[in-house]
Amino acid sequence: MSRSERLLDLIQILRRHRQPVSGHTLADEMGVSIRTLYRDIATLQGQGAPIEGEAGLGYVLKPGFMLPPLMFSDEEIEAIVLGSRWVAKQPDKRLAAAAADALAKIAAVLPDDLREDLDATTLLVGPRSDHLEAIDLGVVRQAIRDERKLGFVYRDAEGAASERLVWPFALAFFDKVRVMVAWCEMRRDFRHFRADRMSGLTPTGIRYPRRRQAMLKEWRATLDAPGRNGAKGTSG
Amino acid sequence: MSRSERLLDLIQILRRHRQPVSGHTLADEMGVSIRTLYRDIATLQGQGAPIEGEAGLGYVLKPGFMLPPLMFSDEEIEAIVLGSRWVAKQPDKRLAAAAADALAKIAAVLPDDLREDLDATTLLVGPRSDHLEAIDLGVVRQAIRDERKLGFVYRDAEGAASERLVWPFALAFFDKVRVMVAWCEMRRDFRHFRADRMSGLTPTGIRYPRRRQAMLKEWRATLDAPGRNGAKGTSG
DNA sequence: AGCCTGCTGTCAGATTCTGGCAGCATCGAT
DNA sequence: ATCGATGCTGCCAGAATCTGACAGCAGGCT
Repeated sequence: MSRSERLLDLIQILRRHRQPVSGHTLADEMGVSIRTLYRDIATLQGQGAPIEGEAGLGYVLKPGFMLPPLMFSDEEIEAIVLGSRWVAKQPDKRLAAAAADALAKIAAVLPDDLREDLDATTLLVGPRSDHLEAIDLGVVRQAIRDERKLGFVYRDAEGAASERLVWPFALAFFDKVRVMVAWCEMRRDFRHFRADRMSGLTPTGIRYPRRRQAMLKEWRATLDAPGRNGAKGTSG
Repeated sequence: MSRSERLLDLIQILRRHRQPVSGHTLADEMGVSIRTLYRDIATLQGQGAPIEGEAGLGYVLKPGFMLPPLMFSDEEIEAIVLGSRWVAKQPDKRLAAAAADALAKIAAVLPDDLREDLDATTLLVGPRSDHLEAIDLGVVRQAIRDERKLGFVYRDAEGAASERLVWPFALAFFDKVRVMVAWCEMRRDFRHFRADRMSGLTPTGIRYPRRRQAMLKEWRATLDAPGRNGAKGTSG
């Protein structure tokens, strides 16, 4: 196994362990000496991997994705840049900033002439005409990532308000509105909530008892099934 | 200089030369022997770089972008995936396919658990309500990339049709319509053309005499300047 | 204090990389 | 057909790099 492959493996092993892992354990798993492991960690850190080591504890990899060297065609890079520019114009500030950061990160590692091409990529995203929401969608995305329950107040199409506690698992971006998809504890069913009708967002920190992937899959099945209202009908 | 750095350099040098370059030249530029160069080329090809060598000619790198190892945060990868999903739903078929390819390419190099996360990334893009255009936007994007003149028939808001020959340099994606930005030879000015009002697209193969970056910059300046109509007003 | 752990320096041996050489194949020009 | 330029591969010895072992220091926990 070449050194570069081993470095990717190391990232992968670190990701598997959520708790801190000792260097000795890692060295064993990879079949190298502890000294080499320290060198590998240093190399990865030098490449920007967010690995943190603390004496007495071990190593942790902060959540994130490591991409190996990758080749994209002109059209593929145009698609990524255009898509990121669209995201960068979303009203969700944190996500927009992340899109801008990702683009900057890509631009930073490119040679000058390619960076110019990227800057001058002539696919533009027009201004948006949005129903602005009062809540911070970043909180919703975090709850989805962590699979934790979320409380809020919902005002339905008729203007009636109600308090909800839900298990959020998806966020859909439409042309003008954003919609959270979740299991509603009150209704005991999947429900869709327009972000501009939500308020008083309160993350609970309580994990909900299902995997979001499973709920997403089940929810998609209900969309395809006939005789039952899908995303459009059962809002709130 | 480490070997991996040298490989990136090699890509960069290959990009600079548009014509085929002999291995001997490349080896000189990088300060290594011809034998090592052959090995480096083989390594890059093994990593997926589209380098082609032909006996009697030399090496050419097909256009594209090589990204070195890169680290993204959760939110950054979410932004890229969401953006690419949005692009993948655009009516521009080729661009949509490129977005899907880029996502697949990223997914292919990730370990299984990360790939699942990617598949299950719970940011969805809603269906689109578009004015569908009759033309192939891929032709427009190609003309922009190549900086070549483009001919077509334009039907303005009043329904009057006219033949145009323009220097296209940007393509803007609005919620419902796509707009090509170009210098119009007939009007001798920047003009904006809604894609759904264009027909009879004919790429000319003739290079226009300016850089698209320069035109983009100049056009943007006209948007900011007062007392002059910008993007919204001078359509067609 | 004692233990576990991270981290660095040093150095010899193992591993990999590199350059030179030889040889063959392919393409275009003469 | 011949020739030159070029791509491409195998081989091998020397150079460069990587690796493992050891020693030593520092920080956190019991």
